[in-house]
Amino acid sequence: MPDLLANLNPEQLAAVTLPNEPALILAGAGSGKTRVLITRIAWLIQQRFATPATVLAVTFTNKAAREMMGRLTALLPIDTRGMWIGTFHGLCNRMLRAHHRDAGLPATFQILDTADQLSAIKRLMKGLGVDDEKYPPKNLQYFINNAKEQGLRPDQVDASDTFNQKFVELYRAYEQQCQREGVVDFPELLLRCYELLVHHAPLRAHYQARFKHILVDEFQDTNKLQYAWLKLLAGPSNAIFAVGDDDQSIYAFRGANVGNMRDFEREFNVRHLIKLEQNYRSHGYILDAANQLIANNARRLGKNLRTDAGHGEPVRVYEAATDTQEAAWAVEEIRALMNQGLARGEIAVLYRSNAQSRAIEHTLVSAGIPYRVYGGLRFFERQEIKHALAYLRLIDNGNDDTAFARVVNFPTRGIGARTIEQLADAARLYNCSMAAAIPYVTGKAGSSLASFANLIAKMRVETERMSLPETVEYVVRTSGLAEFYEGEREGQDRLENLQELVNAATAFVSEEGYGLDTPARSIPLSRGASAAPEIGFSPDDAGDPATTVLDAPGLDEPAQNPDLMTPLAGFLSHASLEAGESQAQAGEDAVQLMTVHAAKGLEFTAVFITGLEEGLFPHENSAIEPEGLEEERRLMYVAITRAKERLYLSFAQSRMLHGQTRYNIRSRFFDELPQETLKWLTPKAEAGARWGGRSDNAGWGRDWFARPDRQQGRYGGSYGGYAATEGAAAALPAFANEQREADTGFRVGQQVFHTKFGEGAITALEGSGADARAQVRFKRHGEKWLALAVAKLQVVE
DNA sequence: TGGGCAGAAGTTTTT
DNA sequence: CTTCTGCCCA
Repeated sequence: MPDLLANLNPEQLAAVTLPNEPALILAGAGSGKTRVLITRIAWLIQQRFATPATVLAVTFTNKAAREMMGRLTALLPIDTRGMWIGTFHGLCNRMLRAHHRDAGLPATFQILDTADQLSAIKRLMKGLGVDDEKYPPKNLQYFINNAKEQGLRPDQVDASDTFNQKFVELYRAYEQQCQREGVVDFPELLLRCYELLVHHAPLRAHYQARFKHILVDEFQDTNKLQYAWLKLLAGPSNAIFAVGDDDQSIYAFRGANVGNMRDFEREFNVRHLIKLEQNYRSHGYILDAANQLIANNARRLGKNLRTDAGHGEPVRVYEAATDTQEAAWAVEEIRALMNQGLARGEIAVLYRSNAQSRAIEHTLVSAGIPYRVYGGLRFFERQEIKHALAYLRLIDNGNDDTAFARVVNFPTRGIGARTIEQLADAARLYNCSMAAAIPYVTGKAGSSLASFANLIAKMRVETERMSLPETVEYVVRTSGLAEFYEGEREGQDRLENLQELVNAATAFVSEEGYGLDTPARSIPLSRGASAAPEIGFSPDDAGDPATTVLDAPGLDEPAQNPDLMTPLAGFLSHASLEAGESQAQAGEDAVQLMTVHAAKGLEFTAVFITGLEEGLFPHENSAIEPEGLEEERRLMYVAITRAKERLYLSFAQSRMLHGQTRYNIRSRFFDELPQETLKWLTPKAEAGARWGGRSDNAGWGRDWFARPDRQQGRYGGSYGGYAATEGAAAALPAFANEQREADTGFRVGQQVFHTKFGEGAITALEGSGADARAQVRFKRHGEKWLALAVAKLQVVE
């Protein structure tokens, strides 16, 4: 029996061996968080406190789920088939597939990814004749997803103003459309699953009886709905073991609610709060920097990282004249590090926003250094892949209009916009899917539509007994996609990707344990039957609730076996829920370029944090959020704690952005770091002497400014008082007198609408032209300063 | 039906 | 400056 507990430090040991009661593990960066989570599961099972079937472990990314699964099976010989380890969305999908009838969904419901959802919304709005200038589809998408993440259906959303009323009305219509088409978007997966458990007491009781041990990774990233779902599963008696770090909460902008940690502590009456503060990653100075920086944040649960490693090297700071020069310097340093024997893959260049990668990429290319940029187009998001998947979806579910609209005329088969419009009208008239409305379209248009319908029908018949990979290959060929790309000049890559899709199907079938010959659209009998003793681990299993539920009366069939998913449905879910790796670039051993967000969870021997300038990092836009600056600081904290041995911080006096040269001052974060850990490679200029005092009001984003002699900027500076000295700064004339009283079209007291913050009233105006700003008191978001050139306020009649 | 062009917009991102 | 979107024309 392996000694799971060897080499754990006292805090880790305490966490791993806690009794089965609610627990919150505050795990600092590099403190062995994942290890604790995995060892905890293994220990529970080894000690017979749990069987694999009574454990539910949830993560945010597929990557994390895979890692957990992999490391767990390496620790203990567990049959993972019966385990519920996955992402929130993956687990909810699994549950909804199993109980689709109770959830009010067809067995073949399809999942819309973000892009699919947007096109569904556009189609809806077009059909209803809604002005998409006044109601931008993207805003409606945000509105819908936001509502769902708050657990709100259309009739529960506050619709006090006319704008919201329209959105609510569209939300309702969107839901009807999705329901008719048998499609489900990402937040819907969670909300449906949540409602399923709320409304079906036997199901709820079943899962509550089953999942005695609920473990949550990255708890600080959960949103309200996810937390509610967890609470429901936990019920009155199950324990949640939550692991997270409030200091690494960097996803508030997409709904993450750090407050869940406090709520959890309170609502579950958490008695076990364990802090993992021993850091195994970074040298001392780097941790000192991180600790002191994050101490500037107010609402923290409180935590300080420590290390047994020595101070290590100081944090190197570099001030460049321009972004180009910053890149040149960084690449020189990288070269030096490589010469010292450091692997390229151990070097990362981090930045706040993607646009910043360009300058560094350029320099790396000319230096001939292989690099890899994270982010970008991913496998299942490629055009040709989405097309192929659309055919597969249509075979599975003919009502899926999103899939239908995507490929009805791709490859082109003489079905133009006119015809599609006719069809859409008919579909609306008869309240049916586009496919079902085909017989109602007459004439030539009708016959070309009919032949498309025949094509799909033929595919459906001929793939009846095919395995999943065969089906995919067949569809790629029969749809005409392969032929189309063969004829394209640059279709070679796309053809290869389509072949890769067939390979992905093969891999999926084998990894998921389907028989290679299992027909893609039939329920895998072998799986259904053999999966019954889901645990197969110890003699105790006989009494396990997971086993008994299969025969439990009162539950809807064929739901009980959670794995009752056809290979095709499984594969389509997989394609939607896991977009795949972003395109691999350059060689294996390449310098790593990514945003700070993308770097979370990773570590490198040497890290460059670039573009540390006011307006960029912290980003100007975060000034409008009440807690924006604190999140930026947490982001900086995440960035710093990626470094193991060497950390570089750099900024540039001027930077090309959006075709304009911007002049920024160095980030305030420099002033929040312990100065004794910093080693300035360029002379340190005193911020005060150099730039004049800094205003500390709400609109701190204005601390940077565009060069007035160019004056094209939306942000043209009208602030005087900057003491010009050297270089770029010398180009700054005093500019304060130029302020004119140009009419902004707004007045104090006016009611306005902002797409993100909703309704509010103007309480003050200042500046003019491109620089004009308004202070608005929003009903729900408090007072904010908004740049009129940016904010696009609409006057409410 | 598709290409060409003008105009807009441009933090962060997973599912 | 670049990238994407939507529109118009041949």
